[in-house]
Amino acid sequence: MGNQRLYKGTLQTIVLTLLEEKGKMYGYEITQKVKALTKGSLTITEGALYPTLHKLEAEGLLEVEVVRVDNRLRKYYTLTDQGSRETAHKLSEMEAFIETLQRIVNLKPA
Amino acid sequence: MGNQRLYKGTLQTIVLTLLEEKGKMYGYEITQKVKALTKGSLTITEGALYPTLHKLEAEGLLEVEVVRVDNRLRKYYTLTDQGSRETAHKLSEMEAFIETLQRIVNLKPA
DNA sequence: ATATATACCTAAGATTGTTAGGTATTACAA
DNA sequence: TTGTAATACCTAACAATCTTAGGTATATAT
Repeated sequence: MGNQRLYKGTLQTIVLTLLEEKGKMYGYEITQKVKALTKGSLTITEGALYPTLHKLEAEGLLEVEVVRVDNRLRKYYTLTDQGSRETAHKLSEMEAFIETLQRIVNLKPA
Repeated sequence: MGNQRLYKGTLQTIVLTLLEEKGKMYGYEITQKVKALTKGSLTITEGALYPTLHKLEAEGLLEVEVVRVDNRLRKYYTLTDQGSRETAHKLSEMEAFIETLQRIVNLKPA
């Protein structure tokens, strides 16, 4: 909770990174994973997640496989090759951005 | 350059923190300061900055003093007491958020 | 039975930032 | 002296992103 506002812009990177680590995940699993990883401090809403997954798929970064488990559908997403490259790219961008932010708020010298 | 998208949501915190450090600043100065601090990697657009300054002022976090320098106007902004408290709050939120992000992307255990 | 968890989805609205203008003064170079 | 860049403010249309608030359906526990 607190400042969910800061989270704007980071969702794609979060999703891609989790997929890179886990290999494949489905949407609901991602929401639960993030909740667990952050001890509840960050909640990914489904209204944000599902459109993001669809967009990443449309861009060719993700592939989908639909599986029926307990008579319910799961859509497992995996990274394409392009998705892996883009993940590495977005991750390094995020790391650079975090450093930038820290430099600004701590006023570290250039 | 790179991912300006990540920067969404952080502008208020950046502005407030710079003001806390510097005491008072005017808009144009803030854009230049951020450019310098980040060696050009983060550019605050005026279309984002000025509305943000006006909003923070409307919320009672900033005070304005108009000064004429070289026959040009400068609007110096300073933190109100409420602004100082809010700055501390937003800063700690940002630190927590950065930790959260790092935990997710590095998959650090909870 | 009923509520909660699982699992997907979308649409309206809000927030926030970009793009692309506008005004005006000062400083510097051609 | 004329034009361009820098300084210094501003706004409006658009775009991207997320929240809120629904919807559908099955499984599980009370």
